[in-house]
Amino acid sequence: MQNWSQTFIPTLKESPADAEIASHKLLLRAGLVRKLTGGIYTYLPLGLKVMQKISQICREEMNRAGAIEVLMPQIHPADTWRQGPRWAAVREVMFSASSAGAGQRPPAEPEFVLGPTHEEVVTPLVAGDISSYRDLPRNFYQIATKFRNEIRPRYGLMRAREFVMKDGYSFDVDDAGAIVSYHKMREAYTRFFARCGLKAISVEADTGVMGGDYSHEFMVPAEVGDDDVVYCEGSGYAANREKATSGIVPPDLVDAAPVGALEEFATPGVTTIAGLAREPHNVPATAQFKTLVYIGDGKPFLVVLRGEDQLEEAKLGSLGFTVFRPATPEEIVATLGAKPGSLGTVRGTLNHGTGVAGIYADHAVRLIGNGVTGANRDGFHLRNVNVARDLQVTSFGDFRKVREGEPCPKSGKPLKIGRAIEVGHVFILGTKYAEKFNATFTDAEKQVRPMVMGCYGIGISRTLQAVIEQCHDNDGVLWPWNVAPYQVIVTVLDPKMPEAMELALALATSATAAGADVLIDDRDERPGVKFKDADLIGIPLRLTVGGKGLKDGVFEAKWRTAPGVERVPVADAAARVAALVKQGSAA
RNA sequence: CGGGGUGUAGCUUAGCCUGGUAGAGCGCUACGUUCGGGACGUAGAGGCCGAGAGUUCAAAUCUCUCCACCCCGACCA
Repeated sequence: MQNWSQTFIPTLKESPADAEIASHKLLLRAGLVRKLTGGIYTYLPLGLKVMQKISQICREEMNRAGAIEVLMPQIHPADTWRQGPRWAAVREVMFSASSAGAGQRPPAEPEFVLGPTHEEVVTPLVAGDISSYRDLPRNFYQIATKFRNEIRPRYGLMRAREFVMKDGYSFDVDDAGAIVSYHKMREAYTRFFARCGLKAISVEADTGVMGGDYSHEFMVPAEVGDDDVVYCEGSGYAANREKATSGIVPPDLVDAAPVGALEEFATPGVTTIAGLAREPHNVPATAQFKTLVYIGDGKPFLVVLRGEDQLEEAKLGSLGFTVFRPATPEEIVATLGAKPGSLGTVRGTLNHGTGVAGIYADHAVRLIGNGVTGANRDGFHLRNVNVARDLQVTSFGDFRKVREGEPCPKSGKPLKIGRAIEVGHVFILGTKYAEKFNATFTDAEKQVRPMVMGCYGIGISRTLQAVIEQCHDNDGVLWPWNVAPYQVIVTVLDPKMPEAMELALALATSATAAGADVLIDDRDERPGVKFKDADLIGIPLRLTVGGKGLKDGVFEAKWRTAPGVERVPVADAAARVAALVKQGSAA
């Protein structure tokens, strides 16, 4: 139990101008955190307590699932990362450090980096100490601070440059084993979020820069989330928009037959899909092929979409480039010989540049059948372009952004899209890191094989804020019992009255004995201030001791989330408090 | 990195357009009256008005440069 006067809970009546969203305001107002600088926060006692509770629940679920806790360094030799498979892709989000002393010039290339995640550390570790199938599978995790130089930190802990994450890595002998490990983690995550009082859903996800092929994210639905989740209530389909597909292209679609010979026509001054759709050309966006130029690992490649569709850039990750970006106007001209607006991939019009790494068309362009595209000559387009006959395509794939209302790929019913906060991510990595770092083992047949890895993250500090975002009202936080910094607050209205403090202490002792963390508000403040603060910091159960009630031989019990107040005779205190705590922890 | 916005006391802010000795509320200190849902009165403390340069007799205010923070996009737990 803790006396309020002896700890540090600096509550605020007004929220600092920095804070935009409810959870961020409450983090500051309830005295959970203070900002040092953008995306970097101090956890005050109350915030730290919540983090510790969330961490402990996480630890229990990880241990239950058979994972093994370790603690890896936060500062890594940059060479370790250079040896890994993604240095080029992630180095810009990593903070770097140097050991150069005062007056010495740090080397041009970083000597050390602050860890954004730990594949590059855990894989060599395992490679050094595990070499037999008898020692597999193994799953290592840690709960530790991560550093990422986010381009734009925001919303307090939601996207921070320094944050606390649980990261775990599984090592298996084969794919089947990795899938077992993966499902164990998925189950553990589901239990973890449920115990934290969070309504989180798991959705199919893109694997990002990590690479890999089997991936789910845990999402907390919230208007302020950074991610779009595409879902279907009918079939249960749910996916991150970066990964989501829709059923607009029937699997049995037959390519349309040509309707006539290719024909070039002049389109002076028309440089956009919308422009071509207007007078005098009147080519609807649905009948236009859109050609985009990207640079992947230094080489240009092309993406073809329907005129009306948007590229989902994350889906280009499946093409295997380490880094890619849109081409500049100069690069486009160098590649295709024409400016944006007159680009196309019709055979015979691609003779300008060389070294195109590939032409990737979205499946949906097949729906066009016969349409219009640029002639790779400024101010000219081609009509009667037949997909099968005329378009040069390396391969078809899913590259378009799904739109709300399109048919669900499973049920065919209209898809919905909602915002969400990503709080966890599980995925199978395969052997990518194992091969790079020689994490191999000898199997029962004496064959040396690479381990199959999985990796699993939970944003602990982000989860803290997601709970607040999901559990609050106009007066403050509504902590779920399991993650509340204190489950019970004993509000003493007359702390100078010895009988009042005596009873408060007795109530606190009973609540503690029943398994609750108790905060005693013994401050010399007016009752209104204490009630407002108790609501603001969101303690689930409030026991109020005041001179008035004391005269009648009662104290009061009130749940943060319910309107009523229960008057409890002092004589029943111990038993009633124990029962209330039991009730709270069961909820 | 592109686009937008804001920097005035610990917090929320007025003043800026139209230059002329920096104001309020909350919080803080002291005293008094209060005391069951953020009390009231009186008296105080607290500001190189983000930094630098410029224009001017005079700059929080006008101009330029820089910095920081917030919001929108690409990245991510």
